Amino acid sequence: MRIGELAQKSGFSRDTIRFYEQNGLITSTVGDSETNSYRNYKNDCLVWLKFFAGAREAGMSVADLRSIVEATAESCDREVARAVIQRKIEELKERADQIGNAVRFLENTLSG
Amino acid sequence: MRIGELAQKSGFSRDTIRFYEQNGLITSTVGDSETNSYRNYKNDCLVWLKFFAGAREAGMSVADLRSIVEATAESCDREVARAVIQRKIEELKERADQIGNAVRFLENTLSG
DNA sequence: AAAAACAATAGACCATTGTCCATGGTTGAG
DNA sequence: CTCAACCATGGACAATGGTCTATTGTTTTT
Repeated sequence: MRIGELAQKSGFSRDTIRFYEQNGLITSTVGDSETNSYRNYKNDCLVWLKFFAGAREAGMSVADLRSIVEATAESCDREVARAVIQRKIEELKERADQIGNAVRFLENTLSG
Repeated sequence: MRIGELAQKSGFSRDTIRFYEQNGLITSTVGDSETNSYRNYKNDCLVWLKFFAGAREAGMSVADLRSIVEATAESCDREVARAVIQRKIEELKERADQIGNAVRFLENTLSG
């Protein structure tokens, strides 16, 4: 699909999609048209983008996402990949703990 | 206490403390010395800073923190304050949900 | 054919969240 | 007294995550 369709389906702007692509979060290929240089995005990209939307809200950085994308690439050693992903999961859980603390603190200001 | 002590006790750098102060997260008073203009921070500041440390890790912005600080001020209407804090709690819970989703996604890439 | 919508690329621009530096004055230890 | 450590203020600088604009070319619609 082309960038416009991907934008519409993912909810990200074209600019943001290009920004993510520049940062290695997704990849596209140049179509085989002789007349234009429009890029082609696979459904894969859409899947990733949907994950990115939630992941960004969860507080993950673009660099985090990149390392995840790279880890899940075929070329990446399975052991290394597992370690990277595990690390990210732990970071997320730590953040969840901090959220729990913050919520308790705020609830206290309400009742206290 | 002076900024150095506050920095040491809170774990934030002097610069960050000044930055937070400029952004209305904490306040200090000018001491009553005739010879210097050193600022004085109350224990209150330390309590806030300790909360900020976790809250920032939880993904709250400085603007978020500011609205919380303002809401808990004496001068703020209790009803308004409650609404602000409730809102922040909900945002945190949403973020926690997103974290849950991201964790599940990542765990899937490990097992799947 | 002409206009509207879409695309690629590159670079400028913006807010956020700090950090670092320069300057100049103060305090405390030795 | 002097030197190190501290403080205040202000401004520069940097990374992150986008967004906007300009330019140029393509496709689609009318």
